[in-house]
Amino acid sequence: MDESTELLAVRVAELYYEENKTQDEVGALLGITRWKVGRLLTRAREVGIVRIEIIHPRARRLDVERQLRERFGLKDAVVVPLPADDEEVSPRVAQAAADYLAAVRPVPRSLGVSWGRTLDEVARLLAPGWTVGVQVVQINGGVSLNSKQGTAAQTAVTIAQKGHGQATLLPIPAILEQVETKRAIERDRAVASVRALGASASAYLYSAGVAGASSVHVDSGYLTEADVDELVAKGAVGDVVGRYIDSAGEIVDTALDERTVGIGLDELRAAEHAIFVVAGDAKHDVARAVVTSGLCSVIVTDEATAHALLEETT
Amino acid sequence: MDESTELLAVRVAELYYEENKTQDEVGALLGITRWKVGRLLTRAREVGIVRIEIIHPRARRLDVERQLRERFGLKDAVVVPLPADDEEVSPRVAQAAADYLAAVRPVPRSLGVSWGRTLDEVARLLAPGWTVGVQVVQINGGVSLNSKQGTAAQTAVTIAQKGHGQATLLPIPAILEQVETKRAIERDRAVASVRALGASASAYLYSAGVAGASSVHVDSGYLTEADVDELVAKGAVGDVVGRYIDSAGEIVDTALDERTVGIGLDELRAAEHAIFVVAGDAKHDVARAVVTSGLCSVIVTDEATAHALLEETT
DNA sequence: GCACAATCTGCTCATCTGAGCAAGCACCCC
DNA sequence: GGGGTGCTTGCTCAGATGAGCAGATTGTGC
Repeated sequence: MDESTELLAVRVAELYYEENKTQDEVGALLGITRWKVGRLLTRAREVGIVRIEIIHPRARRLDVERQLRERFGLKDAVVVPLPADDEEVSPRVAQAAADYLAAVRPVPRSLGVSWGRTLDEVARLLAPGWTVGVQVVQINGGVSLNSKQGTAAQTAVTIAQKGHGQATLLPIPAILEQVETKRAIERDRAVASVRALGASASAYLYSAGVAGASSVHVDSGYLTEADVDELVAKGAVGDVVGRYIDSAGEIVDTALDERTVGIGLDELRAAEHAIFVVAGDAKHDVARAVVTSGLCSVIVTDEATAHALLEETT
Repeated sequence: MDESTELLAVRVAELYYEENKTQDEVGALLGITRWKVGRLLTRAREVGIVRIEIIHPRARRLDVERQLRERFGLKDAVVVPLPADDEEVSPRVAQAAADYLAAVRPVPRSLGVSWGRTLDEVARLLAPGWTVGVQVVQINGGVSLNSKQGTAAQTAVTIAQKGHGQATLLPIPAILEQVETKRAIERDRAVASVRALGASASAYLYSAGVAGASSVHVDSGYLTEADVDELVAKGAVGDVVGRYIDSAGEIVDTALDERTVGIGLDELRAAEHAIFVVAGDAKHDVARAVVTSGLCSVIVTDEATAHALLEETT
């Protein structure tokens, strides 16, 4: 578009968008036909002279969502625009996840949830009465070795309460020290029934952790920093429902995995609704692993993460 | 607009503006009628959920312009949006003034110009061939006591050259030391004819200076800092074509004014096209004086100045 | 509980707008 | 100069849209 056309386009855009004149009037005013006015407006929008923005905390990036769906064969994707303030990213994503959950159709009768800071936020932001009579099941062992004890349970309970339903907890350690102990525990009737309930949930909601010193597993004492370093050395990018995966979405350390209580990755992969919530730049790698390996059917994330996933040169 | 309506509006806006669906389609998708969709869009625009911006260096603020015209009874007003960079303000305003000048109809046969940094910029940015055969006349005495000598002439000459016309200069001091000298000079045939030419110009283009130590008059030696301080004490807010005025647009110091060479303020007030160019926060006060006292019929300025003028609680 | 006002809703209709098309035009290569 | 080739222009026409209206709904004060 050359200089003078551009100037004309600006003039046209002003009269049309700011003065609310019709294309006809603008044309008459500037001595051009209304078709030319229409075309100039189209170009002005394309070129970026005219920018139309939707400014709202709950706004989404539908174009990016479509790309994600197509690229990774997802059932759905929710992408929230990046707020000006970094601090705002995770609340926005959590809010979006809460909104999404409340809008899932058919309404999930039972919901399998993992736990963590992200999910906790989702639970907090969920609208009271988001559904009626939901059965919430914890799908992986909860933290119980340290002070934050109870957060895992809290998340599930909050989601259940707000959905006028009830929560079924899995109040056992996330990772056990001996494979035998784990097997023994899983044979326990109570535990087994919770596992069964979890396995048959009509939807799953979970997040992912980054493999690093700040991992909840280190924080809560299940793993040492050295353990995590080793996992990273073996290619771990993060954990999903307590299980560490590499960039291909494969279990990194089968021995460790054998000691981990909770739903298996294959069960997630087979699920109808596996809603994955991730926010923040640190989680780009895990997010990519999850998405490319088909661990989720729905992703809820922020724009930066979405772009990181799409920029892949695959 | 309550929470849920707002959310709906966002959803509607996204589908309509980002996904380019028709209002009908959006309605079908969200289970509402197309009229409701239309109304939600209107509201979303009003409330600011949807913002339509025109991003271009030559863009203008037509709504503000209208307010200025109505409020001060101006024939016309040009307001440019504030660029992100403060440095950019005066070039933008100058560009707008140049554009405006080139577009004035009927085309001015003779143009009276003052001088200064602003006008110099306008001259530089004026498009070559902006008109044909214009007669440019300097309307107030030029700087001639210091190194910047010649800028005043330069401005007029540039404007004339680019308009394929010729410039008539007023190569005498802006302010003389004795009233008698001033009177004598004005009686000079050559000078008188220039003054007459200036008085009969079909349009005027000028700016204003701020009364302060940084004034061109101090800079060029016509006045001392003490002189200016005294003027300020008497209520001066700035100068227009070399004449210091107070906030009411009245001459502050008649004795000084008597020694000032050039067009009189009343001649400006009576002019058909008196185009006043001002940019920058420092000039809000002078701008207000000029505009409220009817010294100009057209103002070209930046958004901040325009708002300052309008915010007046009059 | 009732009447009134204010708002909201779905509608008709006139107007506005974009898709698609054929003619017009500039540019380019021979 | 001739004959493409690709872009621009003005047009038709169908579909999209907003103004204005009457009935429905909600809220409010008595």
